[in-house]
Amino acid sequence: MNVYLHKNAMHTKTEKQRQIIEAAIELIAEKSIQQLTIKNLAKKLGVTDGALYRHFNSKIDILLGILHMFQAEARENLEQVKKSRLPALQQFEDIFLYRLKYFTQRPAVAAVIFSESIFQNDVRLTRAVNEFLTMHEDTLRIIIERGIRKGEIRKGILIDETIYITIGSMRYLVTRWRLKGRDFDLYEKGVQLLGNLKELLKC
Amino acid sequence: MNVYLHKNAMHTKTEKQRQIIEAAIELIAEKSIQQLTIKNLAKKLGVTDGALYRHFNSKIDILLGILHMFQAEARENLEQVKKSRLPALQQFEDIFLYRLKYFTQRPAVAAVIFSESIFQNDVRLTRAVNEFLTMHEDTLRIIIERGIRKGEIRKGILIDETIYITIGSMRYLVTRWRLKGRDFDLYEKGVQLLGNLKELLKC
Amino acid sequence: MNVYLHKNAMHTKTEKQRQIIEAAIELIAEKSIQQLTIKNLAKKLGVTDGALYRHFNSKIDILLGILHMFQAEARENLEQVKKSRLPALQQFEDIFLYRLKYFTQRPAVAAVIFSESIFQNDVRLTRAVNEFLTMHEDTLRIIIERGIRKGEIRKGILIDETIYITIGSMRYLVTRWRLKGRDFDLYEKGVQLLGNLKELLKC
Amino acid sequence: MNVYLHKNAMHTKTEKQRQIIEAAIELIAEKSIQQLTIKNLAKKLGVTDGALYRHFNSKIDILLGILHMFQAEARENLEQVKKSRLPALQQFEDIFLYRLKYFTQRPAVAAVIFSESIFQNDVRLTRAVNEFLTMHEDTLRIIIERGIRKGEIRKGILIDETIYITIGSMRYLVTRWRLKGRDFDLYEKGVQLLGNLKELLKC
DNA sequence: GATGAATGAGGGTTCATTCAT
DNA sequence: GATGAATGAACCCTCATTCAT
Repeated sequence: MNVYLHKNAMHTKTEKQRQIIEAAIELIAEKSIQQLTIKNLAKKLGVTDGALYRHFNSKIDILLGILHMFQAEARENLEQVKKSRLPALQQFEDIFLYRLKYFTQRPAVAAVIFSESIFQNDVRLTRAVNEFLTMHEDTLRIIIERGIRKGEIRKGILIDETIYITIGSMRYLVTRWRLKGRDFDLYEKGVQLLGNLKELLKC
Repeated sequence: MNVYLHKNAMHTKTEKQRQIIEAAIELIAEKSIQQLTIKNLAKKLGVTDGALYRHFNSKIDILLGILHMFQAEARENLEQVKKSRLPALQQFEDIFLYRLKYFTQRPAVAAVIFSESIFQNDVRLTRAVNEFLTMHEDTLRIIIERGIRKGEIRKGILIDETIYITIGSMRYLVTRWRLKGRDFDLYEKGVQLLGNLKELLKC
Repeated sequence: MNVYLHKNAMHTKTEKQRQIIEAAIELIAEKSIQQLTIKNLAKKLGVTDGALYRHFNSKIDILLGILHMFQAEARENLEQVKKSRLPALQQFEDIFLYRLKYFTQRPAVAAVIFSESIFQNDVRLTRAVNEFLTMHEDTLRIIIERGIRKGEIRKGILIDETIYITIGSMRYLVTRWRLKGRDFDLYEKGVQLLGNLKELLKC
Repeated sequence: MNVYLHKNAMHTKTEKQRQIIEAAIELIAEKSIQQLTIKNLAKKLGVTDGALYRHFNSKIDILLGILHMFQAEARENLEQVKKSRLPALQQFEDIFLYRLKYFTQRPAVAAVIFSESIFQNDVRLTRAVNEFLTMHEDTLRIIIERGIRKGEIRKGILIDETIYITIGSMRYLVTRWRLKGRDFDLYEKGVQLLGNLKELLKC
């Protein structure tokens, strides 16, 4: 396989690329996204700095790799839930609890998704985060619309605002969890929060 | 005024310190928080790097200066609203709309407040952000409790979760606004969002 | 008094100059000679950096001031001993024990005298240290010569070498004392060392 | 060879590390230890500052590298002399003259060994100098004890004090040589001094 | 006499990236 | 594919010194 092809291809990662991304995620989880340097990453992988550049054109591409991985994984979950045809509020719950469980198991994911301020310098990174969020918003929009039509969600609610409320409250929960050093059970608190949200949204 | 005093005093900033903080805020607004370097800041002020160290002990202290300024300003607003004795939902609106107006006028404030991922390396910065958030949560808690007692807010709502919902949705609105390059009117959207929130919360 | 005169005059120090030198000595004793910066010194004196330059033309002049003070003080002791007409070996003891007592009381003096490596960059400082040492050597030479003539010190000893032996061993004692964090009684050990030296030198 | 290993290994230096240490020693000899800056050192080696950090973690580690080199070299000499089974006073001479010859050839060594006042800020450096001195003291102690037992050195002499006298006088000789700009023949004077010392110590 | 502000040169260090081998 | 070495730009910070007020 041509070396210059696979470095640019979006969704076909080589085994080595996957390893690097995996190591990067671990590094972020153990230390912080600020500690994700080429040097540290190479050390963790047991290779030299230069070696990484055989597999990625730049550090930004590694970060994009992480984001794409998350995105692919989230997309799959969203699609599945959409197809499930369960009641709207149940779908809600499925999406958010899945996400929280994922964050609990892999805190690095949260660290990356919540690093907009660090990504601000690069268009591609900003765009990737944007796409990630938009993807969730779009799915929620479909679910909410359907829920309203089916009488599962109270009328008189503006859809876009409801999206902000749900995503926003979940994000803030995660933010607090991270700032407080993960000293409470994210999933458990999420269940409570979702209960409240559902209470507010239902007819 | 003694030179060694003003560097440590928390809330008594010299004129020069205020100028530096102001320039830092502008710099963040124009470029990004990543571009807030001592060199850039000094250049913006038309002085040399070293000059800044007459007024602040470190770059972190400058960032703390910014945060403390916001905090002082926010605290004042929160206190005023608390004392106002308006209906709970009105107080809600006052707090959030004030905040959004502020962000609109000074986008740098949002940039700083939302930079947790950058601050993560420093305890003092993390603590300052934490205090800022906690301060808002505490005020909201008081308002919500009072609102429930007075029958202005629907019963059966968990207070903590309501706090997460309100703060979270406002934060997400700002996050979206920032990621989309401030291409919509934050205040206007905020009014809509608040309308929805109030609808959900009222009896 | 003309401001430009007193700054250059060698041995007539103003009260303020004496205060500054005193503070510098204290600073060295408390911290280390590396911590003797204009800023630290000014802070200790409760004035601003610039103020010091009213009294000394440069930091080097302050260091020279310290050295001159020591020199004057040592000269007085040496003269007194020389005049005392006590037996040579007794004079020996007087000089060295006086010095050790002085070092014990004012560790900063030792810190300065033993800072040749730091002074190496400046001719005047090197010269001052040189003069300090030469002064001691000259006095010892006179005492030893007299001691040999009077039959108090064994013949067949080369005078210069004896000087090196005595000064050197005392200096090394002080060096060890300093490197070991002053964890033994310098004076007491000095008495022992001198006993041995006298034993070696006497007829 | 792994890049992360060799930076921490104590006594196995890479070729490049040796080159850097060598350049540092030359720099100190030509200028002074105060001129040993990362920038000057890199310039001398014809590389950029950062390049040095591939080979040493910090400037202090470079200094430690120098000290360890000296220490290894001195240890070898001391061991050899100890094993030689020559008369005690001869062993004395061997040690000190070897040292002086070394200093004559490499004045930088003296500059570093006599830089305690500069090292005072760092524990590791202080410790290294301490070890260097202690190593010499320990060897001398063994030699002197043996000399006394064999009747080569006069009885009634306190061993520790004799150590101070010998090391101290040699050090002072070197100090004088350095302060006087190396304007006399260190080795020649050392022979004289040792002659005197031996005269004083022998039975 | 002292202050407050600034300078300018330099300090050690980090980091993404490149490239010959 | 990987290594080892280097680059160059940037980073935060320190310090002796100057000077208008």
